[in-house]
Amino acid sequence: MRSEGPLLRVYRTLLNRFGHRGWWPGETRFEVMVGAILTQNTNWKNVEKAIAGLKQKGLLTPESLASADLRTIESAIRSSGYYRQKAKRLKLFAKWLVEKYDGRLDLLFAAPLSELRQELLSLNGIGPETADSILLYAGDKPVFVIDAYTRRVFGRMGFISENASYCELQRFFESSLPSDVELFKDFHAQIVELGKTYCKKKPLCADCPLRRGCKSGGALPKSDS
DNA sequence: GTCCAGGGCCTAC
DNA sequence: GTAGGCCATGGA
Repeated sequence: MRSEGPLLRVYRTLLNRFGHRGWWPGETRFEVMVGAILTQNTNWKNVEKAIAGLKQKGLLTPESLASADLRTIESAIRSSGYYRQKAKRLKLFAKWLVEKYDGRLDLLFAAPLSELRQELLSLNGIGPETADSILLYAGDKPVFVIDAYTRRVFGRMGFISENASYCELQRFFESSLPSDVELFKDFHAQIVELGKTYCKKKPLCADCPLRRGCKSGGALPKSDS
């Protein structure tokens, strides 16, 4: 039997509890990318409505979104919150995709990973989490996505400092785990599921699968590392 | 009525 | 370089 690192043990525990999550929801890669922008600081339920709104208006292709009227996009995505800035971001992103890559995602994701990430980060409205969500879930690139739940869950468990930088956290995960796209996808999905169910700002630790070994859960003494 | 959600940008210090 | 304000809807 092969010994596993602590992070993989956490993953197995979550997998046992929640099963494979089958993330990211989305019928096409472009829809996944759009969802990554729409979900910024927003409940996914509201994003689903916004995506349905875009779909209903025929705006879920790079070309149609790039040429759409800003007001039309705004009205389609209103439910996702911050709808004015998100409409601008979506249109800008789609225009960039059309102008630079002819709207072709195969060309986009053929670019070298580090260059592609830098390029995404240079776009207005795409920060590290959004860029990495796009790379991992739409592009099948081995980058680990750090979000508020990741920070909260592993901070409370004592793995990391909750105020470590995005870059530091990402290095921690990527250097502690095998570089496996499917693992990265499902692990992040498991973390979000745990976060939504148990590890909110006000934690609901009673039935949390990670409560043993978590500072908030308190069943085990915290390890000083 | 209050809190929170699968962030990111901009400004002031 | 970093803390704080701002963007906004909808469900619990």
